[in-house]
Amino acid sequence: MARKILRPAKKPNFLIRDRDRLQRKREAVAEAAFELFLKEGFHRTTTRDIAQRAGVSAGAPFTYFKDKENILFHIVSKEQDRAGERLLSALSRQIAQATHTGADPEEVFKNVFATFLRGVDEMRRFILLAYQETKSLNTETRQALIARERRLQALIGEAIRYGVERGRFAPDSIGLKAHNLMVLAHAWAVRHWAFAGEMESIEEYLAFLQP
Amino acid sequence: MARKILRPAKKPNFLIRDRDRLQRKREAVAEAAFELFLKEGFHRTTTRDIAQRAGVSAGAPFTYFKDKENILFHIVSKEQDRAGERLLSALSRQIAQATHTGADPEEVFKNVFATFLRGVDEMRRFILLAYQETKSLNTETRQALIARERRLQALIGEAIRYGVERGRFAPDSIGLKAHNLMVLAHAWAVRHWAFAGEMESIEEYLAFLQP
DNA sequence: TAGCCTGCTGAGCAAGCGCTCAATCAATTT
DNA sequence: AAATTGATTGAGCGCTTGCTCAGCAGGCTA
Repeated sequence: MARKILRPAKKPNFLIRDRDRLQRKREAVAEAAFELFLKEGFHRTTTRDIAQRAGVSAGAPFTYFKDKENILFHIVSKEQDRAGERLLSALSRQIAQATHTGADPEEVFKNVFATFLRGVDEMRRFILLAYQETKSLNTETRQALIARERRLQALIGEAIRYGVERGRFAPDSIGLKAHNLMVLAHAWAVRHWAFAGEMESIEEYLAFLQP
Repeated sequence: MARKILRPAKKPNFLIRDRDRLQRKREAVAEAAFELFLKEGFHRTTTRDIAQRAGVSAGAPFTYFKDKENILFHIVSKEQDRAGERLLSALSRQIAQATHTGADPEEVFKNVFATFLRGVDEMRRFILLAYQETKSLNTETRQALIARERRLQALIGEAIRYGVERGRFAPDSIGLKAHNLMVLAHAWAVRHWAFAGEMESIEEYLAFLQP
């Protein structure tokens, strides 16, 4: 499987004439890999499969990525940075604003959780991949994922604490409550097949989760 | 021709011919495989690794199992039959008894869910493996897993319906409520690291989930 | 047209894998 | 003691895989 022999040197020795085109091809390879990793799993997917689906040669993936694992790493970090950070800052903003305006705790929590759940819906493919391929990620990447998850969980916890401080929510096990809300949101991504027929859109699920 | 090297000192073999010996060795190989599949994942685990951990030769796994995939299949089906069916019948019994004695709905649901959660705790390793290696299972085995899951979900639904019929629980989305309770129970197995520090035993988690 | 350079190709290589089976050992029978 | 039987071994086979790199297409410059 994995090559453990040290490689002599890195390659991009050539000047990039068309930086956008390279980037587009890179993303085409990454997207093909994403689809295949989701459908077949990381290990069952060969680099030849990826190349074929992306419509490039067998060697192309290695002109855009150091190795196969790096393709997975790229997918995970890119999506994490794009959608994950956006979600984090959106939630922070909502909570900061609530604290400032002293909004109604039930309302605040409702809005924060709605934002979170919609974010999860948007990142569905990515969350599913992350769950399925934790074992294929290197320790560092996996830790980064967990760290971001904890930050999200902490923000949901903040929304609960906001209500606790105003005497509206029970004060115990805030962290675990936030964790379990996160798990229920993830279920929308990870076990999407289980919702088929009962829930068609994320808004329905949202309405179900917050009575 | 095949054998050129002298065999190293053999450990004494105390085993007498025994009809159960094959079965025991089979289980030793399966157990070694179980541990490695959990730690490394199915594809990263080599049959040589399994053999080494089980303390047998590289060829041994193939005298007990048709192929590597069959080891995974054996682990999954065995555990499914052992603990899964037991849990199913325990839950059925509880619900049937409740219907017969007309017990208090809150009490019935509490007991049914407690039984379920303790069952999940008992099957923790297995549930984790099933989640992690769905992609490595053949379609038939995966379908069997999903089918059993649906039966468990249906029984939790029955416990809820018991309360609905007596006007104690809200009558909507029973299936989804059962599903989400199952998801929260699975989280104990799948995301066990997330509970470290906050929840040490399944009884604590049970107390948390049912206020 | 000739020469240069970048971007990409794909046959081929080295390594790792699942799996086989002749060789071997240990227990039992003759 | 020898033969038989059944269980177990582990070197090696065949195939797949990740990855490489000599080479080439085609655009650019002169």
